[in-house]
Amino acid sequence: MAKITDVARRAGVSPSTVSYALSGKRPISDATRRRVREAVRELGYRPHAGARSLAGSRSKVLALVAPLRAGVHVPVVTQFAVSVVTTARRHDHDVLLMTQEEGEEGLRRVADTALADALIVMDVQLHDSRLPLLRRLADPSVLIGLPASPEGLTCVDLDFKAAGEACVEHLARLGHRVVALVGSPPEVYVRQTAFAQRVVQGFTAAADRGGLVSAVHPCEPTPAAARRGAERLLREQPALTGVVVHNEAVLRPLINAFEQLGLRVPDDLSVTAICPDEPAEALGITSVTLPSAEVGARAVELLMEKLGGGVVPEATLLRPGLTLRASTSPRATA
Amino acid sequence: MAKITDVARRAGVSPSTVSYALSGKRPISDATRRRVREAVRELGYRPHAGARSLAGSRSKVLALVAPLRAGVHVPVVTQFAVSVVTTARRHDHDVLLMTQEEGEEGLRRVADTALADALIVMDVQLHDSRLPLLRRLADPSVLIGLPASPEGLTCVDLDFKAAGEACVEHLARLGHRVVALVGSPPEVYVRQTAFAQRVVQGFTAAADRGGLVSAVHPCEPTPAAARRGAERLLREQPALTGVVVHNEAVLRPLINAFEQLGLRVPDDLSVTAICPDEPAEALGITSVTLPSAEVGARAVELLMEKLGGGVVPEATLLRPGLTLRASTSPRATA
DNA sequence: ATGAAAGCGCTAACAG
DNA sequence: CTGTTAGCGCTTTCAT
Repeated sequence: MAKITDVARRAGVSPSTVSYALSGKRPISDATRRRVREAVRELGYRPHAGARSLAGSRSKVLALVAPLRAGVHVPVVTQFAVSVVTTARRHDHDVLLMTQEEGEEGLRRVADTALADALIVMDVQLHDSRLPLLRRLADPSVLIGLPASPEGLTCVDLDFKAAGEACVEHLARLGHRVVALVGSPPEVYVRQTAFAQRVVQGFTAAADRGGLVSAVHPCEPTPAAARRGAERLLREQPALTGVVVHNEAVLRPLINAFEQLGLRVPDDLSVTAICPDEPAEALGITSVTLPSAEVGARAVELLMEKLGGGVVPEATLLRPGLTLRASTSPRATA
Repeated sequence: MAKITDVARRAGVSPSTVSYALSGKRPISDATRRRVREAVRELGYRPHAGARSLAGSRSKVLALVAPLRAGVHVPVVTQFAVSVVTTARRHDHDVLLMTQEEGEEGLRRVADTALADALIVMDVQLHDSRLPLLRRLADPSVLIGLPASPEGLTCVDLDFKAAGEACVEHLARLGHRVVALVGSPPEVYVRQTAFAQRVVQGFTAAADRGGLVSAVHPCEPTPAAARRGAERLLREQPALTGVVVHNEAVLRPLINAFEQLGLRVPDDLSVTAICPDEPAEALGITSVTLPSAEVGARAVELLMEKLGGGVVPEATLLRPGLTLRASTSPRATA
């Protein structure tokens, strides 16, 4: 492999000039820049990553910590990872893939060895045990998910509150006056993830604001529970015409249950969901999606900003987008 | 961050002794090794990755090139990636994630900059354009998939021929005498991937060997095609009692079609599939799976062997495992 | 606008 | 068994 001294000799300049010509960190005359570029091309020169990292104390590598726990939606994680890699490359960085499994020790390892110079941590819990470490680490990091106290951190997530609101507002616009939220399965709350609560907040707030009658029903992630939930919904809210489902597992069974109970979707009942795109697409449900690709890109951009010494907001909440499908329609007028 | 000279001073030895005590590359007395370890612990010493890579010409990083093309099964790729990372960590290596998108340029880049010192390339096609480059690269690589000419390369894949055989043999053992293979959709052949052909070979060979009557039916990946395929199967092979499906997309529609045509699975017709685990599990189909985790682990181990100067086989074909589910049963005797 | 030279932190001869 | 020393290839002062 050609090295920087080879390029320098060939271009008739000093190594430092080559370095500066390539990095642009100090003014170089057009003539020499051209000669340097030429020499680089001819020799197929590539700076040695290790040498660069050692001398420049920047590895140009981002570490991505991905979850593999049961319950995480694989396509969403993958789409996110792809977006991170793509965006990182656009900023001339590479991505080191780590599993959650390595835990805090893993974060410390890549930071201390200077393998990476920034971290992206996915699947952050409300009271994540890694938060103190991330706060104290010299390396900048971006978290995906919104913990209870984002102070001193940088977090990106879907605005789940706005997602809850968007669903209700959509139903309200269609003339629905009585709505219900079928919530996340208990384990989501146990896992101390913030988003479930935030959906409830948004749902309730929007309903109150719009003068709608509303109720919230948590639901176990089983078909049987979905069936019972559907029955209970209709019993307790006979005038119900709009439902928001934030529980991917029961989406299909719930729809089935409604239809078995004699309710047509969307004619008698409008249904919207907050879930990944595929299930909603498959079932034709109007839904709000986690924009994984956008979250990934944004995470990288925030990291780049921080690496450049910039200051960024502690929480970046992405606006939800509602995709209209066949499961919602104007309320039938009697 | 503490550096090796700090550790040396504290342990009362020279830097090289610290290095050797840590790498084990030359004999060190128990006493000094202990003192070194102690100093490392006290100072929380971590060798600088860049410095190590520069001086030792080994980055301890593996590059993983993952596909994201339409048509690749995301959970399979993900499971594979996780297994690669986990296994790499066991060998004290890290994994750089790259997208197929970067192409040959990307491979060249990580190799030339010494960012990684070995490559794992997924989704290798029969006549993959990257093969010449991979052959000539100084860095060792392992390919996932079996190209037409594996000479000078190291490839790992499921033994699809054996998978075809395993399905037929399973059906034969259950007493079935007339079998059919519903093959891959045309695009798989167009993509010049070897595995489709190899399944056909195994299927036919095993059927011939066992004296079974057999036929092969390629099938478009649409429900309509599945329906037509089912009808044609029964028309052309009225005595058919065993089916092998190597076409994930039509698995469910095919089963539906059979049942609509009055055939009970498994009572009238035994069905086996070669496909990822989830669909087979969901539909209760006896199946042969691509053991992604095992493939990933094996790929890393082969790479380690090569990095250590060892010689490894050009093609490693993993034995398929048949998972029994409710879709196969002994042939009903008239 | 360019060059000279001093490291960055580690490994691996080379010498005992 | 251990120490001394010379780089690995690049970036970045410090000069001019």
